[in-house]
Amino acid sequence: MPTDTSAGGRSAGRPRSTRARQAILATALRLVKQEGFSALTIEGIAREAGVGKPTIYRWWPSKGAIVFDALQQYAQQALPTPPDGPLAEQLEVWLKTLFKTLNGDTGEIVRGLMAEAQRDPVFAAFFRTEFIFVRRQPLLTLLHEGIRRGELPDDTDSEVMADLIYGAMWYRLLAQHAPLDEKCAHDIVRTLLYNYA
Amino acid sequence: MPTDTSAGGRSAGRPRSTRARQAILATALRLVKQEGFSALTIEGIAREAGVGKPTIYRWWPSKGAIVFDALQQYAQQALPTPPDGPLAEQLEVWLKTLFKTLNGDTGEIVRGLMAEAQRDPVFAAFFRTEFIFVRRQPLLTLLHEGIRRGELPDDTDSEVMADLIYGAMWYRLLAQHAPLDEKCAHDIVRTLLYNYA
Amino acid sequence: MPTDTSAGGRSAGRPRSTRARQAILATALRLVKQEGFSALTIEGIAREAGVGKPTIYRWWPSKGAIVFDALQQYAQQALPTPPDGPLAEQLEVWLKTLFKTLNGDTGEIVRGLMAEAQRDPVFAAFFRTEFIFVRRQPLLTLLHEGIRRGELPDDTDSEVMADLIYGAMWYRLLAQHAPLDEKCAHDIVRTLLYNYA
Amino acid sequence: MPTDTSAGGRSAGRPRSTRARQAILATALRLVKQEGFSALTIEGIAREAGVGKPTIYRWWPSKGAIVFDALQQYAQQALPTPPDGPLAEQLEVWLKTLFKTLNGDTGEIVRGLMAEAQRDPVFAAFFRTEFIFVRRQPLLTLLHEGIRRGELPDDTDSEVMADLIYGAMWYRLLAQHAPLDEKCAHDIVRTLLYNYA
DNA sequence: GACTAACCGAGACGGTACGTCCCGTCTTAAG
DNA sequence: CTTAAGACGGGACGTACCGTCTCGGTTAGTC
Repeated sequence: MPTDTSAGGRSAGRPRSTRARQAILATALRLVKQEGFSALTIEGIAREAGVGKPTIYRWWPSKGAIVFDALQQYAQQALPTPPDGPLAEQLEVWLKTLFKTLNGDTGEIVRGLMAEAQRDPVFAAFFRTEFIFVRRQPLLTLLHEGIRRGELPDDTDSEVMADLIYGAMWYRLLAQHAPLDEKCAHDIVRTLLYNYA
Repeated sequence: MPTDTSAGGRSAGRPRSTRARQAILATALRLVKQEGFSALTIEGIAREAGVGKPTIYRWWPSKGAIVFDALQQYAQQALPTPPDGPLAEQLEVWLKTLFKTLNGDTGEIVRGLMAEAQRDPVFAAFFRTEFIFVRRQPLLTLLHEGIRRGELPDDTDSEVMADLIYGAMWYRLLAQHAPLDEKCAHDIVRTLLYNYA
Repeated sequence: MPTDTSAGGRSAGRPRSTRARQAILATALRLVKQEGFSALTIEGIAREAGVGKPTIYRWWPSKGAIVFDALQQYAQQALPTPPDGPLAEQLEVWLKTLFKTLNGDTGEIVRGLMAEAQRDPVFAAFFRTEFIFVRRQPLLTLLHEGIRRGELPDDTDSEVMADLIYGAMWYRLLAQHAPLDEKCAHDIVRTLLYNYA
Repeated sequence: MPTDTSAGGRSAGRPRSTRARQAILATALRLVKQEGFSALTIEGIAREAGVGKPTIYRWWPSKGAIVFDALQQYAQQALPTPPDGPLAEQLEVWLKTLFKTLNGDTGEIVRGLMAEAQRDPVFAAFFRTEFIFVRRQPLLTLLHEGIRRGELPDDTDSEVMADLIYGAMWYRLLAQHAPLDEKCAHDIVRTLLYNYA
C-alpha cells in the first residue's frame, strides 16, 4: 500500500528485503485463493511466508492493503483498451473481458476487498482512490469519446452512466443473484444504449 | 432469521422468552448504530442485553442474522408503492424515498450486511433470498407495468434494468464515491429512460 | 564488562567512539533510575542514547553488563575503610554507610543485578566475581583484623561471619520485609558480637 | 495465588475445571524444572498443558503466581518442626533439612521467585506475605522458645537473628558463591550461638 | 399440585488471532 | 573497522471474541 520499495531518499540501514516482500505477497495471494479472503489472517501469512509478523505490520497497515498489493502484482496488466469502433461494441468487448477476469480468483479477491472497505474506513479511503477511481477512469474515457463522436447525447452524464455500468457489475458480483457472463455484458450495453444501438 | 417464535410442535417446557428476544434485537440495533457493524460482537450484545451467550446462539446462527432481524423490526414498513403516474416519475419518487432511508443508520447496517454476506456463505444465501430478492420485487413490478403501459419497449429486459438501478445504488452505497441524494435519483432515471422521458 | 576501552593490539580502522560508550552508560543509568531495572531494554537504551543496537551488542553481552558498568561509574568510589577502633564500632560505621547507599537508586540497581544473575548464568558468574567477591573482601579484612586483635575468637569462621552480615543485608534488600536503616546496622553488629560488645 | 478453587459463594456458571488447574500447575512445574524459571513462558505452559492462554490469565496474574502455586503443591508439606532439644541442635537439624530441599529443583524455583519479585511489585508483595513471612514464622517460634528457655539472652532481637539466619541462606542461594551444605548449617549455628553452644 | 422438560443467566473452557514489544542478527552507507 | 540506522526472523506478551460446555434456577404446560 504505502509499500514504497524504491529506496527513495533513504540514507542508511539495512535495505528492505525483496525476498520478504515477495514472499508475503505471494503467500497472501495463495492463501486468499485457497481459503478465501475472510479466512486470511496476518498471522497465517507470516507463518506460511516464513516471515515475522512485525515485518508485515511494518509495511502494510491491514489485511486489505496486503491483498490489494498482491492483486496488483497478480493482475497488473490493465484491462486493454478496446479497439476503435462503435461505442456499444467497444463497451461490450470491454465488459466481457472485465467479467471474465471476475469469474475466478480475482472476483473472490475483489469481493473481499470491498467487504473489507466496509469495516475499515482507512482502507476504504485507500480502496476508493486506488481501485474504484482508477478502474472508473478508462470507462469514463470511453464514454467521453462516445459523446464526442455523437454516439451519446451531448448532455449525457457520463458519471451516472459509469455508476450504472459498474454498479450492475458490483451488484451481481456481491449479491451473486445472477452470473457475470457474456449475455449480461451484452444486455447491459443494449439496455443502456437502446436507441443508439 | 430462523427465529421461529411460535412454539411449533414443541410439547412442553418453558417457552421462549420474549424479553430475551426483544432485548437482544434492541441491543444489537443500538450497538450497531453506536459502534458500527464491524465493531458489533455477539459477546457485546449478550453483555449489554443481560443475556447469556448460548441464548443468542440458540436462536441465531450468526451476527448477520441478528442484525437482519433487528433491521426488519426497525424498518419494518415496506417502501410504499409510488402513486400512479408516468414510470419515470414513479421511479424517481421511489428512488428518492429509498435513498433517504439509506442516508442514515439503515445505510450503515445494510452495508454491514452486504459485507457479512461476503464472508459467510450461509448468511449470503439467506441475505440473497430474504433481502436482495425481496427488495427487487417491487422494482420489477414497477418496470413490468411500465412495459405493459408502453412506456418501455416491449422487449425491455426488466431484470437487467433492475440490476442497473439497484446496482448504481449499491455501488454508491458501498464505494462511497458519490452521495445517494435526490439529484442522483433523478439522474439515474433520466439516463436510463432518456428517450422516453 | 569486557569493556576494553584501550585500543589494545588493534591495528587500523576507526577507533571506538568514547561518545557512544559514555552515552550508553549514562542513558542506561538514567533509564534504570527512571523506570527500574526490569523496564530497561537494550532497544530503549539505543533509542535514547542515539546509538545503534549493534554498537551496544558489540561491547556488552547483556543488559546486566551494561548496568554493572554504569553502576561502577556512578558509584565508583569504594566504600571507605572505617577508622581504627573496636571491631563492633568499625563494623557498625561501615554497615551504616553501606546501607545508606542502598536506600536509593543504587539499591534498586543492585537488586536488579541480582535478579538478572538468576536468569543469566553468564552474567551470574561475572557478577559473582566482580561484585559479590569484590565487596566481600573489605569485610573479610575487617573481620580478620578483629580476629588478629583478639576481638573475635581465634577459630572464628570469617567466611560464615561475612555470609551472615552480607546475607542479612541482601535478605532485607531483596525481600523488603524490613528497612535497611541505622538501627538495623546496629542490631546486626550487636547480635553477632553479643558477648564481645 | 488468588486461586480460590473452592466453590465459595458461587451461584451459577460452569464450574472451574479441576483438570485445567492441575494441568497448568503440573506443566509449569515440569517446565520450570526442565528449562529453568526464566525460560518459562505463559504461552509455553498453555501450549504444553493443552489449555487456552486466557484460562491461565483468568486465574493467575503472572508467571510468578503460577510457579508459586505449583511449588506449594509440589512441596506442600511444611518443614517438620525439629524435635525438642537444645536450641543449637534444633536449629542445626532444621537448617540441614531446609538446605537439603534447596539443593534441587526447589532451590532453582525459589531463586526464580525471588528474582521475579524484583521485577514485579505486585508479585513481590504477595511473595513477601505468602512466602517470606510464612517461612520466617517457624524460625521465630524456635528462637522465642530458645529465649524462653534461657538458651538465648532475654534481650535477644529474634527478628534480627532470623534475618541473619535466613539472610545467609538466601545469600548463598542467590550468589552461589558457596554451597548450602551440612557444614554451612553447622557453621551458621555455631557462629551465631558461639558462646552458648 | 407435583413433575418435567426446555428455557434462562452466568460464566469457564479450548482456541485463534490480534497488534505490540523486544530480542539478537544482519546489512547497508558514511566516517 | 567502527558507527548510526534500521530491517529482519522470531517469539512472547496480554486481550478480545469465538462458539461450546456446564451449571443452578426458573417457568410453563402435562400428568
